[in-house]
Amino acid sequence: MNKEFYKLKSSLIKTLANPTRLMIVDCLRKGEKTVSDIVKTIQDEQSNVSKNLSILKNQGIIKDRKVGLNVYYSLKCTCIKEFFGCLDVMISENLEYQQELINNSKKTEG
Amino acid sequence: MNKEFYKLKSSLIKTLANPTRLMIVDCLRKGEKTVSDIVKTIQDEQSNVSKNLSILKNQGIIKDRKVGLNVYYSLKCTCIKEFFGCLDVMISENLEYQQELINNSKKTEG
DNA sequence: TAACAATATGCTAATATGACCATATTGTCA
DNA sequence: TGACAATATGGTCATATTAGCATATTGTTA
Repeated sequence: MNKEFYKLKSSLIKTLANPTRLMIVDCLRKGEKTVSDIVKTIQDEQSNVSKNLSILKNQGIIKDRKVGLNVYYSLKCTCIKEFFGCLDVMISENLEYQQELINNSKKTEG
Repeated sequence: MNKEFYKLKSSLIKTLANPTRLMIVDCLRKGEKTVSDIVKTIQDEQSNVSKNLSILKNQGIIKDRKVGLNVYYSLKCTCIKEFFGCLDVMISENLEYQQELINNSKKTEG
């Protein structure tokens, strides 16, 4: 197995493994937005949003476009939908699993 | 936006943002495997593999089954395919993008 | 050019993560 | 039960990541 390839892949995933960046990406799924739009939507510090935008951009996940004072950001890749689709399935299955664990422990308690 | 939800989501993604764990998941896509099978395939320390298997299991990404001395691990979620599909698209697009950057810098150099 | 608005960057301390090694646990079989 | 094989866990140190703050940069308009 080619470890370098997996390192590359994991660094891409790492970029998405951050709540602020996930919120940004989710926000951009609705279309192109300026930095201040995003700041308002996700209610975070401007400097934080800006920093995380540049991290996402460096990983090639989003792109930008300057118009006067504003910078418009948008998703580069539409397949992000499938990415999140799988995550949502995993999360809901995981919740069911944890629910089962709770139920089973209740059974053995009594 | 519900920050707690994004934290949950990012912790799930974080679990996959590690080369060793990615190798394990990829290895398990071919079917159920014992710990020592995985150790051989990905050529890592047994203790590392074991630890990362338990991290994947705790996040509900894989499941296990004990048979005598052996523990068989397998993927819980088949949608992982879509997850990786999107990543692969992003990686190849990113490579193209970086290639462009290199080409453009060559143009302006001359 | 001064004042302002939008965005980006540098620094820092707290926290999280990783690999590695030694060792523990669990199960089998003679 | 003792020896062994498969797997899991604990401790540790180096490194990575994060948010928050202050400040810098860039662009506009009067």
